[in-house]
Amino acid sequence: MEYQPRLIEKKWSEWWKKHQVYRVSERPDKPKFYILNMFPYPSGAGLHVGHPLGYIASDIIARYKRLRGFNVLNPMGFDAFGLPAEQYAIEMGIHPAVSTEENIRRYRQQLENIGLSFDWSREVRTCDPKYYKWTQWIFSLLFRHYYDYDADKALPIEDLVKRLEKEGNANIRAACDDDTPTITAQQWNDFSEKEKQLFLLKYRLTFPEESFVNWCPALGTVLSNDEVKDGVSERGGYPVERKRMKQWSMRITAYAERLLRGLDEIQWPEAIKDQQRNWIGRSEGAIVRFPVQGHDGLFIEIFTTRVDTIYGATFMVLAPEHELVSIITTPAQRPEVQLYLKWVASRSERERMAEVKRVTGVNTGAFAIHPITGQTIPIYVADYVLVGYGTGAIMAVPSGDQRDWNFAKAFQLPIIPILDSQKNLDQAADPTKEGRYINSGIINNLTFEEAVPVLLQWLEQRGLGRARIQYKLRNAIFSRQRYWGEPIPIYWKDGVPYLLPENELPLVLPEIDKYLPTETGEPPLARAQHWRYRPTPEETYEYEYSTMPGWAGSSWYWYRYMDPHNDEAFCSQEALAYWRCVDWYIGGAEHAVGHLLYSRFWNHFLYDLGLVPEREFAKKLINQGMIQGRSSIIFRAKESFYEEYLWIKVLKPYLDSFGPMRIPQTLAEESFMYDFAFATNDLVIEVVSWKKAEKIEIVRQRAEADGKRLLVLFTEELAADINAHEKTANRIRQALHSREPFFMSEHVPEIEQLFVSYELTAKYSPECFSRLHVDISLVSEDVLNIEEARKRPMFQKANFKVGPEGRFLCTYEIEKMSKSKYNVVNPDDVIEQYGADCFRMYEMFLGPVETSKPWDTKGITGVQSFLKRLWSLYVGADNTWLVQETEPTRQELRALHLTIKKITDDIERFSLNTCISHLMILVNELRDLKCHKRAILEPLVVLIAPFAPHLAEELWHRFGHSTTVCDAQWPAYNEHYLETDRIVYPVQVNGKLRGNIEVDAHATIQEIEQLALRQDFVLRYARANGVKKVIVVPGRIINIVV
RNA sequence: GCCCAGGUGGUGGAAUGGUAGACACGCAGGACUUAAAAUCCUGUGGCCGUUGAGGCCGUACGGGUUCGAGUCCCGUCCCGGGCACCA
Repeated sequence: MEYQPRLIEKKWSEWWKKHQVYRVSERPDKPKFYILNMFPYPSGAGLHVGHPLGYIASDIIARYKRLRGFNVLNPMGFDAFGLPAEQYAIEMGIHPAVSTEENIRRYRQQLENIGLSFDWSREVRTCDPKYYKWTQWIFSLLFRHYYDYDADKALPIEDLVKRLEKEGNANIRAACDDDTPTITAQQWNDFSEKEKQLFLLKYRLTFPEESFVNWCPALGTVLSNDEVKDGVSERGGYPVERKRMKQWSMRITAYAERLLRGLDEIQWPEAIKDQQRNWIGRSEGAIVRFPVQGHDGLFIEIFTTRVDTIYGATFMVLAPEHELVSIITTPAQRPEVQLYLKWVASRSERERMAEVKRVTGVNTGAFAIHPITGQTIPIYVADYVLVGYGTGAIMAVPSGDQRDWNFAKAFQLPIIPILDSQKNLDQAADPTKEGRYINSGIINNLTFEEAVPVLLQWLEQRGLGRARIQYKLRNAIFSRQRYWGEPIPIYWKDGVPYLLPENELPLVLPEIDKYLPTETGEPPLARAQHWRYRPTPEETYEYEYSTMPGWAGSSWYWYRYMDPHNDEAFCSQEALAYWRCVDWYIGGAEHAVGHLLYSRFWNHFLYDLGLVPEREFAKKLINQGMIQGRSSIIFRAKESFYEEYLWIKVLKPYLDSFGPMRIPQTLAEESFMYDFAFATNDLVIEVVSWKKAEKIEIVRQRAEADGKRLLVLFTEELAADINAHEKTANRIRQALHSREPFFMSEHVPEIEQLFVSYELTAKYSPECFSRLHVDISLVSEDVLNIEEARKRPMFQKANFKVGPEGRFLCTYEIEKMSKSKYNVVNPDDVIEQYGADCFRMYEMFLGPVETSKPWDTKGITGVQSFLKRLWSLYVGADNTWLVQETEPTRQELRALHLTIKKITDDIERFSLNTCISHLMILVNELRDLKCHKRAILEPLVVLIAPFAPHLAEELWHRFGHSTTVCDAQWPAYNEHYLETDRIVYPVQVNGKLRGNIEVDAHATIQEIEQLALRQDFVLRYARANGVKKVIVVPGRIINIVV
């Protein structure tokens, strides 16, 4: 019987479901293995072939680990809050919960179709109140804690209150707002309740603060930095502006150092770790204070990573937003400074980014006093200094910093070399740290390493500076002015935010009439009628109206899978003690600094509270690459195409030989008045759409006035006759000979658009065409099926200009799979044709999981015939069972065990594409050997089970087993079968392969050497110069140097 | 500009410093067949030569280390990803 994947796959996926084969529970007798895919967002477009890449890979690992005796947790769920569902709700009026539910249903169905071993009884959804109750609960914990640097962990806010009552905050080293004043115990105790609460907000790990945010008016919401791309919202593409708003914030900066250090203890790709390190952006440097001349006690505080260059500081620069600008600017400079500030404010972030090279700035007229030399240096304002970084002010060292150098050149400021190794300072800045200092007072002749401590000590003693570690990392804004997210469990009383008591959780998302901000600009939740907090019948408070961002629910979800239905806790301590953390985490690299950093932050926090057992939640991370789409592109003629067409295809070739007439040599020559004019004939030609009647009339009147005869050619008729140039040529000839003054067709075809086959486009300027995506189902081998295409609305009135072979060619582009690019391939279709096992194996066979590659079914037949061949080892014609009980030969055992070894090694190092090659090699060999022996074929079923589970299950049961192949045992590798009596050595001469010799496996190095030297092919080379050296690498290779 | 990952046949890709191109697609030739599909067999990096004869070149480019380099080091070019006036 032939291999029939659809029958087998249907049968076993139902059997698995019925017998709950993938159900998992805590099993203290077995070692655990927790493998997790990154939380998918269930988009309305459904799953395409790119999505399952990581799921298939992790499924193979999960099944393999189970066969190796591990108790494997392999769950799946949905990150179900988010903007697309909300956008859909706004447009269609459908509740996001409804569309989300529908999307999830479709996703699950598609996932089940692939044969993935998810334990669906553990599915979680972030939008389920039973789930987000615990997201809100973790938020509450963050609100109730602060970060103490001495303890180096989060502590309850009550601890802080006790210390404030006793000693004020002078000796408290804790993460807090920059503007936190130093207070005494007395002051604290004198605070009113409101003042106390507002003061504590400066310490809480989540807190509301005024901050600059990316406000998106079209969405009525605020977006985080990574949701903004090129100044527009990533989803939807709406404009975004900087706006100051009150937002909930997460004090992730408190954890900067630990997030950085933690990277050393996890096996994540270096690229991801580097990105996180850059994002955290730790820099060691110094804070230095520069007094302002004429302003007693006023300092400009700067941060520098190169305090050693301080003698080269020849001016200072403040960011335009810096608060000292207005204070220190001299009256004479004030108008100019104000003008500059106004200009800077008018420029968007985008413009500022686009003009990196341009140097702008203005002198404040004020001077700073250099803290070491005492010299005065001018103070400028310039927008290359950013208010959000460091202190918003710099000491400018033009000899060492290129931007300072550019500024100094533009404003003719001095450039002082400070190291004897600095070169070409008239060309560019030289940021070297090499050499010894010059022009540098107390550090002259010292090296970089020697100079820094000397300067820091000098500055510190005089109170002018100190060492400082600075992070680029900013606190994370946590509110969204949206509906479809977790409500923040906060109510407002007298302008102070209070936490909702734990027994009020979950605070359930209320129903609202429409999913838009209110008329007064408040978030959508403000629309909810009667949605107020009423702790007692007398009290009524407003809830917080913003909701949590997308990353809230995904920052702890891996714990919920451990114990998904627990109503008493986010996860039981027993489940936590057993599963502990994720062993292998698989997902896209695009989450490197969003999800993966925020998740680590929440995990560190939960760890501080003793709620979870591990500091880092994912021990090993693997990034799967994207499977890109291969879009088909077609070319649509624009207006200007018709002029070029007329010139290239009609006028030039058909009229060249035409007597005394001369047509313009280039298009530019004559075309400023008419599209075409003839040098020795009074005819002019105008190309125009018949719809532009008014334009025809204007041209006609002009031709009359000029005494020219006019031929009007409609783009529509050109489009219709595009495959027959001579027709147009004849019309022009007739017009040239005629004495009629005006030519125009009376019947014009109704053709809207002309599409041009790809190979023809090279002759015309690129501006002649628009590039359009065409549905890849209409295209095969880059040839468009014109008949099918005409059935689509976009092509109903189209004409196609085909190539010389009568075919219409498209070009292609490799890009992200997306509905809008018409390049989506649905796994269901591939599975329908080839089966799920084939689809799974082919996705893996394509290449390393980590690499991105375009989807192409070209090679899938190779995997298909491999599966057929494998099947035919077991099952013959008429469904006969071919397996025999004969003793296997040494050769067969050797082939099997070699494969066991290779596959085991390769799965462990996550090289799944090569595993499939090894299986192919084994099956090819067994087929050549006509091997149908149980001792070989039964272990082979287990080897293939992680990759093709349906097929393996079918064969496993045909072997007479009644339990699932998932609980079989991974075959043990026996080295004994790989031992051989004879070894073939490749023999090189001077590193070049010249031949092979076969030697006894137990031969000594000397024996091997002697044998090699006797070979003809060696002697041929050795004779001339004699042998200098022989290298024998046992079991590997021989190299003879002559 | 900075950081990271890459560059191997017509294609996807393989190769702990040890026979470059495994495995597969495609292509060419052949077998089976009335035919097609399916299946099977043979060949397939380039150039020169041969018809059981081998040689030269070859992993983006130029150098280096090594008995031996796709792999390690230095420099250049190109493609991709990330960050981007970060003091």
